[in-house]
Amino acid sequence: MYNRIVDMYTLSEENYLKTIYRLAQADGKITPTAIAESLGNNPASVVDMIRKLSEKQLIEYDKKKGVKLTAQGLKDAVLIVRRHRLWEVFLLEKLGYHWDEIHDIAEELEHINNDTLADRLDKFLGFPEYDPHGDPIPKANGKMAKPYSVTLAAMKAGSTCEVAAVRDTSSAFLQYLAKLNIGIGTKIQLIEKISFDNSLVISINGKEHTTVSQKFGDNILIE
Amino acid sequence: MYNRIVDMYTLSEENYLKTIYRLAQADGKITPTAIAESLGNNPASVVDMIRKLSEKQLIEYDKKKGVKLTAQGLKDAVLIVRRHRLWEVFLLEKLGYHWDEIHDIAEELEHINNDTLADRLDKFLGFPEYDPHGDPIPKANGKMAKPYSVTLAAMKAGSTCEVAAVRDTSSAFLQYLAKLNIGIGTKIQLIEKISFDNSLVISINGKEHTTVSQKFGDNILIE
DNA sequence: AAATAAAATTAGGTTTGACTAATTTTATTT
DNA sequence: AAATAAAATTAGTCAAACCTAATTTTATTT
Repeated sequence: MYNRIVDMYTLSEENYLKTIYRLAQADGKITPTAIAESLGNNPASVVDMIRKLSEKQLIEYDKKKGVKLTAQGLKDAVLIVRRHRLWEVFLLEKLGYHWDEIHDIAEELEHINNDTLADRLDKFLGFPEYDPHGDPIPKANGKMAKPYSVTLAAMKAGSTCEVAAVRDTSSAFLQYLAKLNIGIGTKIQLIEKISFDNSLVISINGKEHTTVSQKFGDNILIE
Repeated sequence: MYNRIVDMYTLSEENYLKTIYRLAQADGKITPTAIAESLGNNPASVVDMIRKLSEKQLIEYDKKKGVKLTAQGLKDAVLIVRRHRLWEVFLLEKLGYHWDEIHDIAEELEHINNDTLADRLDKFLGFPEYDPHGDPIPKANGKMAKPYSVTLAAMKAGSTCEVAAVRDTSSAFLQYLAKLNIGIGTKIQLIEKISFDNSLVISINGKEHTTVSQKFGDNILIE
């Protein structure tokens, strides 16, 4: 029963863990370059930190297989993600922020650690399952609902869906969505796919017909 | 209307500002040594930071007069204190922490900045006037109620008072208070002052007769 | 396979904010 | 006033986490 005390990690270490975790959700191989791009750091700096985290047994690095979180690293990364998503719920529901403002603040709040803080916050918020962007919130034991994975762009023309989550959480994208009156739970019908560039003609909540890009459709997750 | 963006300060800078502010409430002259002791740093390090903060015009240092916050430094220090005390209210009232657990967590939360975060939190908490230790919470404009300043030890024997605040916020002191059933608002009657060592015989909420030290009495503020 | 491009790594440098040790200044005793 | 003690300061060092530039390794083209 020897859980590592996450408080012992530096801000940078936590950010690396979180980034590696996030990259692991998506692609296959996690390379130093990918981490560097994701963090906005120089690859040389990433190599340094890979060495450091490897020594701490939080990751394993093999040139062939790329970077992988160890069991301990995964546990700690998930805890950081848990804190991030819980704070996002707090900021939106309790403090009245809009969903395009909460990410950056949660990036700071997620690093605050204390034995019981996340659990108390979780309870205070009523044990939410998903954060305001539709991402599942890990439970205290590390378990979490499966993330949504089907995109709007992958739907076939004619069918209708409900927005479950967004992949991109940048304020640029979220503000665009707000302008289109799209949020979590919004019903969207895919009217037509333009074969030329995969643009999507959609109907939002049964109203306006709007055309959006493939990139847009790739960043909307549906259920 | 050019308010400095406090986000631009490092963690260390903020901690120095806050410490200098706190020392300014108490004593007269603020020396490098006093700051060093308060922060647990080496005086040599403090001298470095005094230079840095002076260059940024947040403090003024004169060997004769010691360290003084400038108008800008004071404003920023008060904002940090505001955030600290608001988070303490949140942790106690919303998350159910005890008053001996909240200080350290608030020490971390206070550094998180965002244009509207403190104000939203303030509103969410119902614009509290005092934090759980009885310290006044600065308003958004920097104004705050006058801190309590009369100590239990300064009362004359026979008189009764109500606990308004505590000076020492260490968990050692706060846990001792909890054991004695003393909290903010508790009624205390000073039965007798022992002239030998200034110990105080008190009656708590009209019940037990207990003897406490002068140091104890110095750290209880009454109204 | 050789040439080229991309990725990874090494070597060395920078900044922040600490430190220790030595020195200078200021204050307090005798 | 001289001696001593305390405080302040300077000088130089260190670790963390970043950087650039150069080199090596790996992958991709031709």
